[in-house]
Amino acid sequence: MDLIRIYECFCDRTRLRILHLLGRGPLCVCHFQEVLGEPQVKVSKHLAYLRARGMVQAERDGNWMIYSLPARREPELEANLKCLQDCVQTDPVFKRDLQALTKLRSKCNETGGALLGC
Amino acid sequence: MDLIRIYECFCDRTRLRILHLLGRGPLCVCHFQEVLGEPQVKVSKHLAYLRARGMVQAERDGNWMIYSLPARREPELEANLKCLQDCVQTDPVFKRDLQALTKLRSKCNETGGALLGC
DNA sequence: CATGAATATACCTAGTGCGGTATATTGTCA
DNA sequence: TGACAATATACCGCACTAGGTATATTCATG
Repeated sequence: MDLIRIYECFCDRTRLRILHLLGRGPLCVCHFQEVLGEPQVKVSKHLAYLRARGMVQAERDGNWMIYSLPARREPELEANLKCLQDCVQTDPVFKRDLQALTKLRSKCNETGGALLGC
Repeated sequence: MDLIRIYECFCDRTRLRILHLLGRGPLCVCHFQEVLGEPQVKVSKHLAYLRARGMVQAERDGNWMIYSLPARREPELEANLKCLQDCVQTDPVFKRDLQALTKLRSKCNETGGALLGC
């Protein structure tokens, strides 16, 4: 059943943080690296894991791979993503991730680049 | 983090079915066996797994062990249990489980026993 | 106390996940 | 075309999980 796959994707902290961030919009691998403070290979493998299970989409943009939540999401995925966002709201790690993301965005805006592969 | 543990518990079909049934009230091992159609050892091990992670409570009643959702649940657990109930509503397996549970209840009522260790 | 019912646990095996190191791939640009 | 940046993949080792078989535990009852 599909639900199982969703929960398998959800039972790793790094993947939860990735999905949480993707709730704010698409991101490329190097941005995950920076926000999460995790090595490239780890981020990349978790993204591949999520992608293989249909939890995220990827699109190439030059050197960058832009990851995003799938445009059309099954109701189960949508419900669980929403539940996730609710559950992590007060968690310090997830809050810091959002702050780091905001900082990254403003930095990219300064240099004129979009957040996608800046 | 706690959420991870919840999702680890959720990423097995048998455990999902157990948690789903427990949403309707406490049950003993043999009832799970009957409703799920799974061998005792499998049911028992999954219940032990859930119990070790605080997802269910157990209470002895003579020869029977009565399992139930914890009386006081963390908000994360509560939210995810609710999400689970919503997600499985249309799933044939989970629907059949509920039917089997209902049938079991009525059978127990006939023989005068409660559902707990009847 | 012996037996049987309900349940739990010990072991074993096969599969899988995760993290790390090293290396490959893919695209950009001079 | 060659070098470099961003990303992906191949392996490896370790830990954990799931299911099965066999056995242990715990309780009730004669």
